[in-house]
Amino acid sequence: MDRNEKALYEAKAAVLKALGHPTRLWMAEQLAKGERCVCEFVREIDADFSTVSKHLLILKQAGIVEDEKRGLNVYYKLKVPCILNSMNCVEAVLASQLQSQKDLMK
Amino acid sequence: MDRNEKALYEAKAAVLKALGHPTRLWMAEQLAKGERCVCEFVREIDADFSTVSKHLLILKQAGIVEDEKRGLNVYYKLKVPCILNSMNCVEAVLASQLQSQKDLMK
DNA sequence: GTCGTATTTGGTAAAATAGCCAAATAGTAT
DNA sequence: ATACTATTTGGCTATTTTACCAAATACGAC
Repeated sequence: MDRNEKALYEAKAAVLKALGHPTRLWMAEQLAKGERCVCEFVREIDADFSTVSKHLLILKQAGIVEDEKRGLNVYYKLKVPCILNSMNCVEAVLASQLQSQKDLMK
Repeated sequence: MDRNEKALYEAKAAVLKALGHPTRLWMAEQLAKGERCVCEFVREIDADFSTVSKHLLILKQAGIVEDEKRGLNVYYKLKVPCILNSMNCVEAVLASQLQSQKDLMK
């Protein structure tokens, strides 16, 4: 792993890491349905306004979402929607975990 | 977000989180080419044997890899290979980041 | 059995993360 | 201007993560 390769994997891992939190992942998937402002998320999530805002900042810094201020509200939307394609396989991992558990029961 | 949905997102985020570390992501991608034992990874990564072993444990607990002991060695391989399909989009995010930086330069 | 190699486990310290609160900022309305 | 709402920022603490070292374990060779 040379210097360039290391930097590449750090960058790629940072994207996955940003999605590696339940609240952030949920918000990203919600944004697949369309943009939302911070206050809408706050209403649906049992967390402080500042916590939600910081999670969105992390997604933004990872390049996954972008924001736009309109009036009093800041609207977030997916910048690279294909991110959620990956979820099919993540669910396949979960299914595989379930299968392994079943096998243990036998 | 009800109780079940919350559990689902925690499970999905855990998978992404496991891949959200440069060393682990690199190892997972290497395994796409075929199985490897821990000592092979140790030779290629500048990290302690125990560090590498623990990273592999995290991938295993996430359901991404599985291990098999043969003689003195423990061989790891991808359990759900599609995981790496997701990487195309992660790279698209990186490309989008680059584009945004270029736009700033203008 | 002992020896040597591969791997995991336990402990520990430093760094990163998460979430809350309070304060600051930005924008709208009156 | 003041008042009100939406959002971000700074500060703080508790928790988690990371990576190293040393010790324990597992296995094959002799």
